[in-house]
Parts: sequence; structure tokens; C-alpha cells
Amino acid sequence: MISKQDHILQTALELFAAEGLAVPTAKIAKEAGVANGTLFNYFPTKQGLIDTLYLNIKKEVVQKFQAGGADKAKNLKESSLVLWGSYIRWSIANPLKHKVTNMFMSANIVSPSVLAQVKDIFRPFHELMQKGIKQREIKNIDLDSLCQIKVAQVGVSIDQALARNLKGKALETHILTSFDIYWNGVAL
Amino acid sequence: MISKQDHILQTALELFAAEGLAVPTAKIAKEAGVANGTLFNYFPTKQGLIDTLYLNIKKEVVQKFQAGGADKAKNLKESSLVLWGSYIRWSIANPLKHKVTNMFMSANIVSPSVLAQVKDIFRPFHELMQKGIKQREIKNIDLDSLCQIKVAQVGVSIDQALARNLKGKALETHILTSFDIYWNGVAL
Amino acid sequence: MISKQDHILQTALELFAAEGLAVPTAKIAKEAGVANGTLFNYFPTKQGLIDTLYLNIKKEVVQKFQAGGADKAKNLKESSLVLWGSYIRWSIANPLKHKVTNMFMSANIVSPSVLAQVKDIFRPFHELMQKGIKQREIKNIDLDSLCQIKVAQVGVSIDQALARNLKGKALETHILTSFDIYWNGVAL
Amino acid sequence: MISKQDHILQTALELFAAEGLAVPTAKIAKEAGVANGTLFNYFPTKQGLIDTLYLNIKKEVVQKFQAGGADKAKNLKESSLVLWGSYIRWSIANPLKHKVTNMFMSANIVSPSVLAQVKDIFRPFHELMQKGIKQREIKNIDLDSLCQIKVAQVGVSIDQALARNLKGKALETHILTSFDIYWNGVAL
DNA sequence: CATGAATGAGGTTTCATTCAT
DNA sequence: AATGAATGAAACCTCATTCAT
Repeated sequence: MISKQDHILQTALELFAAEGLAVPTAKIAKEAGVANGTLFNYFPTKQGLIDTLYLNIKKEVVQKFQAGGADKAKNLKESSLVLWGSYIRWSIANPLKHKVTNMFMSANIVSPSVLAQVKDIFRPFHELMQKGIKQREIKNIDLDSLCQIKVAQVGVSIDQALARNLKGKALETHILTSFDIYWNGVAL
Repeated sequence: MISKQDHILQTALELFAAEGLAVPTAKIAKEAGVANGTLFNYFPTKQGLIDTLYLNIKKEVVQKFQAGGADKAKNLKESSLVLWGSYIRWSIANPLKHKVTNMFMSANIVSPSVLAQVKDIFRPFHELMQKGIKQREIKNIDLDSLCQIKVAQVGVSIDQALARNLKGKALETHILTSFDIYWNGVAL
Repeated sequence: MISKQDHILQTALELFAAEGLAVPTAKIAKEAGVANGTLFNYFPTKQGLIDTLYLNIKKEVVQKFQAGGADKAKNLKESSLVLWGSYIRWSIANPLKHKVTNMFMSANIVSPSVLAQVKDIFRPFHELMQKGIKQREIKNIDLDSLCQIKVAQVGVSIDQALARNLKGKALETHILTSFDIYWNGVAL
Repeated sequence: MISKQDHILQTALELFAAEGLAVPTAKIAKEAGVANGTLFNYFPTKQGLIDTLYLNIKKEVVQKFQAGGADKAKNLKESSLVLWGSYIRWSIANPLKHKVTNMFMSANIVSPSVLAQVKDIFRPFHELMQKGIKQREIKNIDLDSLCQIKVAQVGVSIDQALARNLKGKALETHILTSFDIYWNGVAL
């Protein structure tokens, strides 16, 4: 049984994805089947709801990453591919979450403290990449730049996969192809 | 002498960049040193202001592209590099315009008709790339996907250049380096 | 206990009558003792408020008509007199409602759908007159024209009664006199 | 050659008739082919324009009345018929003026001083009717009430004639018929 | 006289948030 | 905890009127 808080978050997710960040809290509450004021029993403000939604989604992504076993990969390329695949598969399975986190990012709407928290929980994977960089598999690019490039390209790859409704084998091929474009770009 | 309309547009650009798309029209007008209602003598609605701002910026980019001489390049790689450099140099010189057009895009806020107009004025450069694709210099990627990848990566490159405040020679090196990452990704 | 919605409607009625249709919604709200936004919890727009006010008033008139027993009259003259009297008495008792509905009509401000609804609820009385016309008690005038004449004259009669502050027996006499002028005009 | 002032008045007339009293002065000016501010060289305020328009129309009506020769009629019925016909014929020839003066009246928008002026120029015809009343051709109705009744009914008659697009002989018949309804109502 | 850009008060409507029940 | 009516600040936009040219 899904908790009422989670139910509100799920409704908010759907409405943000469908109508943008300007959806009134009243509409979220109504769609979630609770009273206007009830929403504010679970979240102090609309900002709080957005922050929680973002944090929860990112936590979910981290769990996928952890389940992928990237830490057991034998080199940066391999571990990068594992994360690349994990993230794309998760995005295809959760297109709304992918879309809404992107919306949050470009609208610059998530609270700094939450952004810091998220950075924190992704630290292990950052460190993993850091280690790989030191092993000189790739061009002399600093970690942040590499991340940016990776995020930008994985985003493109996801958009394409969603646009073409890729699944199963076709999706796996797409993952490999797009990873190739990324990796060829940054590899030495 | 800058026209009043251009002055309002410039002010809007600065405020959108600094505070997001939610800046009140009243604030734009005040900051521009005109009365609240005056803004609406130049733009029918806030939407109209946004559309005009977007269109003007894109027209400016096209002019830079035309001045770059990409049409005289001998192959796709060369013409791509010319455009790549033009766009990055322009973005570094006009960081607010770069930022705000990106904001407009991810907020999906520009009117469809204006988007169509913009697509139109970029058509020559699209066709240029189309031709290059046919000459088999790059992987079997369709034009739209290629554009997406290019836009994503050029965006990353710009963000990095801005973050590091690159200028002159350092900027030129950065342009070449980032183009390399892009081109190695997509080239055969 | 009068509902808040009815209280707002009553306040609007008084202000429309006193100051015309241009009264700001803010003034209506303030006069009604509620916040600006509260008015819009009860009516979606100012137009909605106007429509509801009009519809409610017309429903009230229909109830008076139904209570008058015009349908039991033995001929058109008699039933006409019943309605004539009912409407004048109601108008004298509710001068603001009379005034404001007239204002709405001449400003052509009520939504078409509401006008249609109102036409509908008056249909039985229309049909009553239709029947009378067929029985050749009056000149060869079509129903709509007859209604127009009647409405125009009953309006005059009401204005006169209000101007002279007629009540009780004097009012009843006035009703008979004015009906006479009307009926002599249209009767064969 | 029509004067610029008259041209603006004519344009205002058409726009008021077509779109209601809320037409912006800017629209009137534009439609009249003059600059926004020019309108205010001819009329001190929008109210002034409305007053002038109303006064001019009423002066025109009085001229028609004077040309009709009602003062040579041998009794009240005859002189009433002359005026009745004059007014209806004028209204059919000038439907916009008829419509707009009615709009002005029901919106209660004409300045009191102008209303007084208009009353003044109609005085001769008032006095004519006054005399007729004393000769006991009609019921014991005071002059103002009689005027109200007449105005109300002549209005209905005009609306019907306009709705049916009556002209020539049919219009003359309609004038006689409607006058009959009126006169039978008030005659002894 | 003619112009039309500029003005800014004022109108309608939205919506995050509160709080008495 | 849940409710939902009430709030009022703030947003966008209109338009009669002015005035420098």
C-alpha cells in the first residue's frame, strides 16, 4: 500500500510532466484525491514538495546504480558502460521521472541544500570515475567536465530512445551505440 | 542609438537570466526605465516579448553562421568545425543570450509559430549538414539525432568555457578540443 | 441564514444598481465583507457572477408567475392580467432586481447560454400566450411582437409606480389602469 | 466635405453600435484615420465625445420633427401620428443613431447638462402634447407618463420594422398599425 | 492643428498558504 | 490527521489622457 505522501508525490510528478512546473498545488491535491490543505500537512511548501520529489527520484537512481555492480568492473570504460546502461534503462522505464528531473534542473528550481545532498549520495560513483581518470584511459579532462559531457550525451540518447520507443534488444543496441559515440569522444 | 524596443528586450534578457522566466513585466519595465504600460506598447503580451527576444537572438546567431563561411568548407568536418567555433565564440561573447535561449527551450515557452520561423532561417545550415551526412563521413546517424548530439555537446563546451572564463588562445584551444570529442564520437 | 454566495450576489445587485455594471469585483468583495479572492471561489469570473445573478432573479420571477395561477385563467386577457400584476408587484417589491435585469438586457451582457436557459424556464408561459393568440382575442400580432409590446409597457408601468412610490390599493389600481392601456392597444 | 469632427463622431457612432460603449478612444481614432491624440483636440474627454454625439443626433431628430408639420395638425391624435411617423422613418433611415441613443439612455451615460439641453430643444413638441391632453382626447394620464408610454412603444415598433426590414408602403402600414396599438391604449 | 509615444491608475484573476473545525 | 473556505499579494494587461515635437 502506497503511503499518502508517496501518492501525492506521484501525482505531482505526473502533473509536472504533463503541464509544467506552474501546476497549482490545488490541482495536485485534487488530482491526488486529498483536500487542498492536506498537501501542506505532508510538505511545508510547494518548494518542499519539489525538493522531496527530486531527492526521492535521485535516491532511486542511486539504488539502480548500486544494483548495477559498476564497482566490480575492471576498468573505467566498463564501469562507465554499466552506469550508462543502468541510467538509460531506468529512464526508459521511468520517463516521467527523467523528464521532470530535467525540468527541475533547467529551471534551477531545486534548493541548494537538496542539490548538495544529492551530490553526496552520488559520491561513490564520482570517486569511481575519479579513479578511472587517474588510470589514463581517457583524455586529460577533469571529472566535472567529463560528467557534464556524459550527462549531456546520455540525455540525448534517452530522448532518442524514447522518441523511437525502443525496447528489449533494440534498446540494448542503442545503449551500446550511444555509449560508443560518448566513449570515442573522450577516450584517448 | 539603441531603440526603446531593443532597450526593453535587453533589460528583459538580463532579468530573465538573473531571475528566471517568472520576472514580472512590471519589473522589466521599471528596470528599463519605462512605465508599466509602455512595455505593452512594444509587445502585445509577455509572450510576445519572449517570442521577439528569442527570434532576435536566433537571427543574430544565423548572421554569425553566415559570416563564418561554413558553406565554403571542403567537407562536413570542416564546415562543422566552423559552425562549432562560431557558436561557441558567440556564446562566450553573449553568455546571457546563450543562457536565456536555453531556458526558453527547456521551459518549452516559445510559441510554435516562432519556433517554425527559427527552423526556417536555419534551414541552409541544416541542408549543409544533410549533404555532409550523405558523403558518409560519419556514422549512420540521422540528421536530427546528429543535431541533438551536437547541440548537447556544444552546450557543455560553452558551459565549461564560461566556467573557466576562457578567452583568446585558450578559448580557441578549448574549441578544438571539445570539437574533437564531438567529432570522434560521431565520425566513422 | 443567507449563504455567502447569496450574500455576494445581493451585494453585487446593490452595487450594480447603484453604480452600473462597471463596479470592480474588488469593490463587490469589499462591500460584501470578504477578501478579493473569495469572490472567485464562488464565481469563476465576473461574467459568471453576472450570469448567476441574472439566472437567479429570473428563476424567482418564474416562481412568482407559477404562484399566480395564470394557467387557470379562463382566457388570454385574464391570464395576461395575472402575469401583468405578478410582475409589477414583484418589481415594486424588488426594484433593484428589476433595474439590474434591465441593465443586463440593454448592455447585452448576459451569456447566450444563460439567456437560452432563461428562455427555457419561461416556456410554459410563452405557450400559454400562444394558445390565447390562436383564440383570436387580439389583433393579428405574432407572439414575439406581442411580448415586446408587453414588456415595454409593463416596464413603463413599473417605472411610474416606482416614481410615485405606489403601494397597496393605489398600486392595484395602477396595475389595472396600465394593463388597460396595454390591452386596449392589442385587443381586437 | 464632412468636417473632421463630424468624421470622428460618425466613426464613434459606428463603433459604439457595433461593439458597445467600451470601445477604446484609440480604436475610434484609428478607425477615423486620425492620430490617437487628435481625437482629444476635438473633444475634451471621451465623455465629451459621447455628449456631443448624443446632442447632435437629438438635434437632427428635432429638425425632422419640425419638418413634419405636427404643429399644423388639427388635434392631438393627428399631431401624434405625424411625430410617430417622423421618428420611425428617421430611425429606419438611421438605425445606428437609433441604436446608440438607446444604448446611451440605458447606460445612463449622458451628462445631466446635455440631457437638460435636449429636453429644452424638444420643449415645443412637449407643449404641443400638453395642449392636446387638456383637450381631453386621451385618458387622464400626465404628460411624462404619456411620453414614456409613447417612447416605449415607438421603440418596439422600430425594432420590429428593422427586424423585418420594412420599407416603402409596408413601412407606412406598419407605422399606422403600431400607432393604432399605441393610440387605442391611451385614447378615451 | 496634428501626432503618437508615454503614462500609470485601475481592472480581473491566480494561487501558495493558513487555520478553524 | 484531514479538511476546504478564506486570504490577499501579486501578476498581466487596458486605456483615457497628456505633451513634446
